[in-house]
Amino acid sequence: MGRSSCCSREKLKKGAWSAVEDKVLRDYIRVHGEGKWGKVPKKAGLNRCPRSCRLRWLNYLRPDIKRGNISDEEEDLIIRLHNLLGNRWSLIAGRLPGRTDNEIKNYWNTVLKKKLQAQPVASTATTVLHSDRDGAATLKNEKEAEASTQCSQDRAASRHQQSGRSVQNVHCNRFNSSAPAVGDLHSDGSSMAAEECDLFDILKGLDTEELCSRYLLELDFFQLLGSTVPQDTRDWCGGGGGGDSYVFFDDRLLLEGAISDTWIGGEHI
DNA sequence: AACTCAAACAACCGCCGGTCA
DNA sequence: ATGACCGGCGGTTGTTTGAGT
Repeated sequence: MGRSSCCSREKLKKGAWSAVEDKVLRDYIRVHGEGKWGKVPKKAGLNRCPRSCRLRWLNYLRPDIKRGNISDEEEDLIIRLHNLLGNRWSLIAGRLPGRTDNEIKNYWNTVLKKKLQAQPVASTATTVLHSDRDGAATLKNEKEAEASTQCSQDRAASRHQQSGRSVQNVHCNRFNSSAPAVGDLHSDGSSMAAEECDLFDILKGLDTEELCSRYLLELDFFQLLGSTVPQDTRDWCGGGGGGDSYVFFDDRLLLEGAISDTWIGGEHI
C-alpha cells in the first residue's frame, strides 16, 4: 500500500507556487473544470505533480475560498464542531463555507489549541466533563473520562495502525465546558447557510464510533434520527435568523441534567 | 539595523478507500 | 480477483512574516 511521492518520483517542481503557475492552473480549470488531476499537469503544462495541483486549487485558488481572518463566529463553530467530530477537518470545513480543511486545521493547531490549553478546564482528554459550578457532572476519575473519549482516539488509532504512526493530536473535547453557547453563535443566522446545517446531513458525516461515548449512548440518540426531530433543532438548522431557542443538535445529545448544564453553561437556554 | 523567536500559513507526505481495467 | 491509479484525508514539515529585544 501507499506510494512514493509523485513529486519526488519524477523531477517535478516542489515548494511555493508562483503567480504564473497559479494563473496557468486557474485558467486550465476554468476551461476544463475540476477533476482528472492526473492529467492536469501535463495538459496545463505545469511541472507539478497532480496532487500538488489539486491541493493548490482546493486550498488556495478556488474562487469560493474566503480569505482573511477567521471570525469569532467561525472560531466558535470550529470549536464546537471539533468537540463533536474530532480532527475530521474536512467535515468541519464542510460546515464553514469558504474555508478549507487545511486552513481550519492550521488555525486549530496554531491558535485554538493554545487557546483551549490556556483554559485549564477546557480541553484535555482527561478533563472531558467538568462542572465548575455545582460539580454534579464532574467525572470522578480519569478512567471514566478516558472511556468517554476513547472512541475517536480508537478511530484515529485504527487509521494509523498499519503505518505504526503514533497517534497525536486526537482530541475529544465534546464536553468542553468553556465552549460558548451555540445560541450566541447563530443568533444572527448568518454563519451557516440553511442547507449547510441540516441535521441529517451532519449526522451522515458521523459514524457510530463517533457516537460511542457512554454518555451519548445513554441518551435516546436514535430517536433523534427518527421523525421526531425537535422543532427548535429544525429552527436552528433552518437558519431561521434569530430567536433564543436555538439548540444545536449535539446539545440534545448532552441535554441530560448537569451534562447539558455544564456544556451549555446554563445561561443560554 | 540586526537578530531571535514564535506565530501563521502553505505545501508535502503517507496512508486509505473506491474505482476501473 | 487483482493491482494500479485517483481522490481524499489528516499529520507534519518548511517557509514566511511580524513582534520583541
